[in-house]
Amino acid sequence: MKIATYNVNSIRSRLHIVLPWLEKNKPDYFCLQETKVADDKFPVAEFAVQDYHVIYQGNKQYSGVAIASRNKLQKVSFGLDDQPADPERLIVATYDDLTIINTYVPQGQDKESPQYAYKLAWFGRLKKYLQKHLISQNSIIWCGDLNVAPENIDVHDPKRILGHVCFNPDVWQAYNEVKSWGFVDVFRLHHPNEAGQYTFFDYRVRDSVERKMGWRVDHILATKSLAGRSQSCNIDLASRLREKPSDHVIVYAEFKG
DNA sequence: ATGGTGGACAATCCA
Repeated sequence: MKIATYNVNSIRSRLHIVLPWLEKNKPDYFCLQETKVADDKFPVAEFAVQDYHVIYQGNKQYSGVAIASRNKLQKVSFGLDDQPADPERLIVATYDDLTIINTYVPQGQDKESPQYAYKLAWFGRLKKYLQKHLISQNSIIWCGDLNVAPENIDVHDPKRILGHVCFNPDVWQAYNEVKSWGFVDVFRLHHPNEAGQYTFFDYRVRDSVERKMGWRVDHILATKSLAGRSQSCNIDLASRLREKPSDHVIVYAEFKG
């Protein structure tokens, strides 16, 4: 089983990257974030040509999540239980014995903004959702743009970046609270202590890829039993070097069975 | 120390 995650920063502007990647790599599941498209304009047909069925929830300007898959979908829901519903940030989908939680975690703007408090609370709401609806002994993936770089080795300049909404003790605690429900960071499992492996390079930083000024904020986590079946997890830096790239890159993992 | 770019949409918001 192969799964990938990609913050596309507009699906309609990234089809030239997504479609060839699907054709070449044939993932079973492809999770997208920041699709930036209303549901009635989602490019369903372009995925169908490659035999991918797609589920999605979005709005015309911000956020939006989707999962493309070739497998039969058993069950799908969008958003957390409580209000505001925030449906365009979370898909929970079940395919056979696998459940995928695809999230676009709120970025948080800056530490003084209400959006940052909302972000921290959002992790707490997600943990409550897990406790209510899912069982950590099952095969579950949590992936997406989690807007957290978990450790010093996940950013290029930890001293300078410390205090950013994606890199500080509060956000680490909020993230780790969810992770401690039963998730393993599959990338770190296969690349322990390996620095300089990033999934996001800001458009606004000149030559950020060449200068390795990145962040590892896009993740694939798996429950323990499933992580035990993982064979690899890698970052496809080439997806940031294409023409008109997203500022994020594709992360993908393979599992036995 | 500020602003840089790119996406949505069509004046700004978001990252």
